Amino acid sequence: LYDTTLGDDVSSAFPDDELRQLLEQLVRMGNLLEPGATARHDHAGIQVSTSEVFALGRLAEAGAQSQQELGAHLGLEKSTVSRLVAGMAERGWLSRERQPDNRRLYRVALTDLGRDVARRVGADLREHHARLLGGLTAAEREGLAVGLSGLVRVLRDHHARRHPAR
Amino acid sequence: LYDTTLGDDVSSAFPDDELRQLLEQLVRMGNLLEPGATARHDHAGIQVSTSEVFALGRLAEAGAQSQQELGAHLGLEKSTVSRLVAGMAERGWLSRERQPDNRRLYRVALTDLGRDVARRVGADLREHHARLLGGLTAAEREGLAVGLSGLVRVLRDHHARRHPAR
DNA sequence: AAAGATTGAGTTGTCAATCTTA
DNA sequence: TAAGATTGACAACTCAATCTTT
Repeated sequence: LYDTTLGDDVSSAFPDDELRQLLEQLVRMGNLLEPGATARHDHAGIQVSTSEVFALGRLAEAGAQSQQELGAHLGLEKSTVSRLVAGMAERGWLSRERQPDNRRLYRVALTDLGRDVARRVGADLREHHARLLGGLTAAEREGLAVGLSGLVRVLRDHHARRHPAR
Repeated sequence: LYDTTLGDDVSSAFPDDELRQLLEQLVRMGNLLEPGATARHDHAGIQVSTSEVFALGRLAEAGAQSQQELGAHLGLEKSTVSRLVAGMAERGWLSRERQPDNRRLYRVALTDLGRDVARRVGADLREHHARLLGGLTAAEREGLAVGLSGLVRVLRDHHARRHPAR
């Protein structure tokens, strides 16, 4: 007796290893949180990329802003933002006007159409996330809330240390 | 005294919303778990892409296997695996031989050099993750372990439902 | 025909070089 | 010169079409 299955995990023993493995799986599945994050997908019948989803959300929330500001919030390079915003403007979702008092900056803002798209996409996204989170137990939800807030904090610090100018 | 920096985070109300926002931040920071996941980066002085890191890990753990098997485990398209493996073979990290009894399949396996690279990259990765996790409180680590395991499960189900044949 | 792997075209991102306005 | 935005070249994906072997 007394448990013969002692070394049930000889290879990589200590408990932190479980967390590490979870982290790796999370990275691997990262793109699954947003369905097909790499490509365009459908939200409420509208074809959008993941960055467009976040850009719509940010603009709806924070109002008109420069491309730099938008990029900083989205964690994207200014060049990426340039093309992203150009595409969204072409679809009529936002307007780009040079800021009068400093014509180096663009003032990017949602159009009426853009606000409508943002509303519908946002609702669909919230519904999608709610469905995912509904598959968790209460303990898992609580754990996630505590754990993720810590993880986001740590990652933000780490990122700030490596990209001080951003 | 007594901390005047009260309202540092008024944000938005009900608890589920907090989790949703965390999820969104996680998606946005996804690439930060692996430094610069989109491009090549450095592990122990070796230039690797994130997929190469995972491929090295999988091959070191599971031994020789087909490209399909590798792709299934990594969550990558067979076309991506084809190019990934071609690149790693060119660098001398793995061998590709047609499986004798069924020459449609490749048998992909680490070379001696590949095993060495896998060992060094793996050690560096573990160290990196340990450092990140070290920035969490004990409660956050416990919460993460519980919450992430649930999240990974839910995402896997969701993915399986959308891509039945993979 | 079906299964495994490859190739071609398109998307989203990066970094480095350039253009424009201050 | 510097700051904001754009353009060019390249990396890593995906999907669809094709090649090869069974």
